[in-house]
Amino acid sequence: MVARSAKESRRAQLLQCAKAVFAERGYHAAGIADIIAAAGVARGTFYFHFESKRQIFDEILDNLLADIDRRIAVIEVGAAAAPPLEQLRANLERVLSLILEDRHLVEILLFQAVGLDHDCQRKLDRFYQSVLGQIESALRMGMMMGMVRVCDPRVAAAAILGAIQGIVAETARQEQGRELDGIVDQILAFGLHGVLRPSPHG
Amino acid sequence: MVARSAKESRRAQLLQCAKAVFAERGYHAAGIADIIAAAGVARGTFYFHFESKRQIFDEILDNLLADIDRRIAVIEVGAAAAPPLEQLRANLERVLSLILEDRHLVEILLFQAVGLDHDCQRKLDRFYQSVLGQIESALRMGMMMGMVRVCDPRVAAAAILGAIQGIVAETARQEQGRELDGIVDQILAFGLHGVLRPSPHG
DNA sequence: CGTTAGACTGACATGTCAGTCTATTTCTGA
DNA sequence: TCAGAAATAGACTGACATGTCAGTCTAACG
Repeated sequence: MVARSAKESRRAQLLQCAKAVFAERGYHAAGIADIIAAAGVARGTFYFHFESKRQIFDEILDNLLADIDRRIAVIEVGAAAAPPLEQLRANLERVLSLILEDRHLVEILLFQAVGLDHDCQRKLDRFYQSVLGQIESALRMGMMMGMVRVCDPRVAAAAILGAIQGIVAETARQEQGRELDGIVDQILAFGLHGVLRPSPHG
Repeated sequence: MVARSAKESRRAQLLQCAKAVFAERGYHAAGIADIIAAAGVARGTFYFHFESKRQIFDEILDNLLADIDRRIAVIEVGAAAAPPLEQLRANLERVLSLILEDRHLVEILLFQAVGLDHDCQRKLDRFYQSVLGQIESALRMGMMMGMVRVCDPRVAAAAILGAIQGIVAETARQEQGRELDGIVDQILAFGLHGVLRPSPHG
C-alpha cells in the first residue's frame, strides 16, 4: 500500500464519491453539489482537486477503461502456451470479475458514458474498436487453425462483444450477482456453440 | 397518404427535425434553438406543438419502440406455420430494415436514449425486458422441441439481444450500410452456431 | 512565536437555456 | 369582406448549475 499524502487521499475520496454519484444519478443529473455532499466537503475543495465536473468523470472513465484493458491478454499460440480456450476463459474471468464486483462500474460503462457527448463517444469508440480488434484477430487465428468456422471476423467480433455486454447488463439487473464462473460458462457456451442443439451429423 | 392538416404536418416536420438534431448532437447538447433552426420555425411554434423538449424526445422514442415492437411477431408452431427459423429470420429482417434504413434511429436507440435519466432508463428497460421475454419463450419452445440445446434461456436471450445490438452498432459505424440479407445471415449464423467450427463427431 | 505554504471554505458572479408571453400573421367560414 | 380562431413569431425571464475568488484554518518549521 502506497503511503498517500493528505491531498492524494482526498482526491481519491472524491473520485470514489463521484463514481457512486454519477452511477446513481447519471452524469447530467448529478451536480457538483451531490458529489461534495457525498464527500462531506466544500465546493472549493472540489475545484482545488479537479478542474471541472467533466474532468473528474473523464478520469473515472479513463481509469475504468485502462483497468479493463490491462486485464485482456493477447491470446498466444504455441507449445508453451495454455490452450486458447483456457486463455479466452481467463480473459473473460479477469474482465468480468472487475466489472461485476462493483455495480457502479457497469452503470457507468454501459449506461452513463454512452452517448454522453462526442468526446466521450470517441473515447468509448476507440476503446471498443481496440477490443473488437483483439477479438477479431483471435478469430482469424482460430480460423487459420481450423477451430473457428469461416465467417466475417469483424461482424462475429461485434456479436461476441455485444453478447458479453448483454449478459453483463442483464446480470447487473438482478438483485444479487450470480457467481462469476456460471456467467463465464454461459458466455462461452453461447459464443462458441450458439443456441442450436448440435445435430448428430455435424 | 393521409391528408394532413397544416398543424399535423408542422408537427410531423418538427418531429423529423428533432429526431435528426437529437441523433446528431445528443439530447443534452441539442437545444430547442437547434431544432427550430433545422425546421425554420420560431420558438413559439415549437411550444405550440410540443410542451417541452423532453416530451418531443419521448414521443420520438416511443414511436420508435412501438414501430420495432410492431415488427416482432411471436413465433408460431404448428402444421400451418412456417418453419421457426424462417419466422425468426423474418422478424430480424423486419426489425433491422426499419432501423438500418435510418441512421438516426440507431443513434437514438443505442446511444442517446441510453442513460438519459431514470425515466428513460425505465422505459428502455421495459421495452428490452419485453423483447427478452419473447426471445426467452422462443428459446424455451425450441428446447422443448429439441432444437435448442439446454441452457439458461434468460441469459441466452440477453446474449442474443446483445449480439444483435453489437452488430447493428458496428454496421452503423460503417460509412455505407451493407445489405440487409448479409447482416441477417451473420446474426443467425452466430446466434445459432456460435463461432466454433462444428466438430465432425457432434 | 512569527511566518509560510497548502488545504479548504462558501458566498457570489456568470452564462446558458428551457419555457413564457404577447403581438402579429394567416387561415376559415359565414 | 370581416370576425374570430389557429398558427407563428421572437424577445424576454427566471431558475439553475458551474466555476471563481478572496479569505480562513492548520500544521510545520525556523
